[in-house]
Amino acid sequence: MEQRKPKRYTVTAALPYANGPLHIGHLAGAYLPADIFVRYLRLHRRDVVFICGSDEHGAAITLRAKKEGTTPQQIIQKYHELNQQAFADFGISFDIYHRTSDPLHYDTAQSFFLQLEKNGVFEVEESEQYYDEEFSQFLADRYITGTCPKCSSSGAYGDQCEKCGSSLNPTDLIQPISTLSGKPPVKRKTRHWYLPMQHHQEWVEEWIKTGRYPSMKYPVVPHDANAWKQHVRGQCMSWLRDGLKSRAMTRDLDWGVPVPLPHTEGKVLYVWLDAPIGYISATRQWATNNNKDWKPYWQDPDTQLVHFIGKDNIVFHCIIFPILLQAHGDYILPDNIPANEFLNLEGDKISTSRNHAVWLHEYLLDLPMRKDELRYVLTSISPENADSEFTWKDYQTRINSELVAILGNFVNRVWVLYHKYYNGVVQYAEFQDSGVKEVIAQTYDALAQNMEQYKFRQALTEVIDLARFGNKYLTEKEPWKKFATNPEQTAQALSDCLLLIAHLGALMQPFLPDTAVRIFEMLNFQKLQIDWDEEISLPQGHVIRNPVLLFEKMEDDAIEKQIAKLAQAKTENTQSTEDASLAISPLKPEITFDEFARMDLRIGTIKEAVRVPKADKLLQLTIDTGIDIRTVVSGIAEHYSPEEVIGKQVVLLANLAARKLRNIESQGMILMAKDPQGKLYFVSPEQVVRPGSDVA
RNA sequence: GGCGGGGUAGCUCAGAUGGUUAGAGCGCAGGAUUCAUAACCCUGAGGUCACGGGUUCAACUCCCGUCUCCGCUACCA
Repeated sequence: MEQRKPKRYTVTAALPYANGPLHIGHLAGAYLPADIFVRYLRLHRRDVVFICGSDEHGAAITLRAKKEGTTPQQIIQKYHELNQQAFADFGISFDIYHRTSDPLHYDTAQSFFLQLEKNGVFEVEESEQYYDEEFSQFLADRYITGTCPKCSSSGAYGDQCEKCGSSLNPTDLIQPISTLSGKPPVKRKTRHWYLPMQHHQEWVEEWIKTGRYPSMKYPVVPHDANAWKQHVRGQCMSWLRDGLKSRAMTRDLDWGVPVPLPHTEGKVLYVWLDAPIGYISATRQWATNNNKDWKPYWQDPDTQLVHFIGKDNIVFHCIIFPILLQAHGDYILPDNIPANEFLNLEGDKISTSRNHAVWLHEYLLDLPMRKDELRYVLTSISPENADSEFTWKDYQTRINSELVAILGNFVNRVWVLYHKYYNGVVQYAEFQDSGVKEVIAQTYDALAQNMEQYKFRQALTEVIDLARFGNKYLTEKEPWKKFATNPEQTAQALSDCLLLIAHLGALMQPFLPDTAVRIFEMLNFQKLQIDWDEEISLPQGHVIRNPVLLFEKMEDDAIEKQIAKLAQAKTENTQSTEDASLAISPLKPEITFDEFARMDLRIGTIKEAVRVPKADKLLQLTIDTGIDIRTVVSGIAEHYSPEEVIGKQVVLLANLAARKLRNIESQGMILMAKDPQGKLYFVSPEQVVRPGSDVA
């Protein structure tokens, strides 16, 4: 297969948001594959820079600071340090772990913005946004809560309802409340810089489909469009088909990179112009630290830029960021974005808010000295093309039957025999069996092929298969029998096994870095890293060290402990979320009796009910109000079937202005009770009453 | 409802541009072995490749329809 051989690589891993700790889903999704890829490139002595850092801006952080009675600085400091340490302990080998609160980043982001402004990329628009008069500031989406217009649950945020998951605009909210003052905000005019992405639709589409972009300043080697993962391309095409739209690139907020223009007080660059530029800032900082020039890593067409991200970031990295890079004019575009899908945990999706997760920093505390094991398991089940699942039982099985029984056991067998028969003194320096040498050569090739295609789990399988081959070879050669009858052949076979293990060590370096080092130490090597073009040989007479077990079995009790820990977190959570939901629903502003009296509430009887076509949540009801028979469209289809609502009596808001829903005129609305889980129940009279009865 | 991605042995998953008996690991059954962390090695059983049509000399692989899981999106007062 033909491979592009770029002069250098820039590899980024998604910037973790600094308002929470990392869990195994993050690792499996982006950081571990990125680390494996980078370690592999380094073993080939390729010029590579591996970039990451904390994303430290945004309303969620200020909101959290407010809730906890602290400052944004303290929040980001806490998680920046926690995550940086956890990454380091886990062996993610970033060349730099930077942060977006750094002054250098402000400079980078602001310059980038100014260049775009100069290029006429933006459209400035005025719009009405919510404003808190008491705190005299515009409110970020997250600062506004209210009733979700989609599922009617209270406590929805201006950008998203966490109950039903739908994304919202602040102006969609019913009864909006500012979380700063607790009062309803007012609408006020504000100006923002928009990126009209529709102007870029054509070339983006062409670029993603074919790898070429016609009007770019630099002739860049086109990426192989087929090398992009199917789900990545699919999601991009889905977006493009809908048509790209204009997006605001600035926000009214006091926590972020200020917009570097006059008369823009209180405005910051929005996340799109902040976080991904953090990759560039980090590269600059790294270059300064190492006396290098950062520009080729982002601007030379002979650089291969690769973004490792989770699937939630696809559109961002495949469409929006490339548009920004292209619009700036000096930058190259990514060659590939090998996004992973999601990792589930014990049959359920990982959830930070529900605390259903295995946290990296806790894992490293609970199971110290087990980091290569976690790297191994997460790579084996890496969600490369589809969601996959982590279970502790599976974790145990993979460690015991693959790492311990296949890999560790093979090394231990060879070591024990070599000491028993030769006191650890190397008998042959070179391979005696060309067949063994050939198998190893094939493994190097297979590994390289898979790595270049971002198929890390397959690559890892190749390593284990080589250990399998070793076990088989040993069993066939039977040194424990042949030592007496055929000492020469035995010495040859065992020496080959020793060399095989040295190569196994070299091959596993990207995946199991600590284990590789332990093998090199046992071999009594001077160097503890071996590049793949290095000759590996054990001089005759070289003495290897005593064996140590590479891996220890995972016992049941350790696994059960972890399972219990998850179960406990779950029960605690169910309670706390219930409490939270019950507590949250805030009291609405006071109204007068007259205002109440304006509502005409009465009892109606449902006569007919049918599903509204092409709508999942809507039922079309025909209701006898005592006065008339009318049609009401109601969003209860997910809770009740048409059959079971017929005949039910309901409370009807009868004088609500009629409104068309899905082309059906809805004349009023029915009242439903909603429990904390969002399930709906009818509000009905205790006994059947005459349709048309007042509710007072 | 629309769009995208999945549905392959008990379990976890591989299977470019259609082509002989559909693969791996784990698990299971049997055998062999004792150097090894009761590990290793060999053999075997197990699949209507979600379902129904169609194209083709030939389909897991292409087309149409259905069911189902995940994600985005629409309707929701």
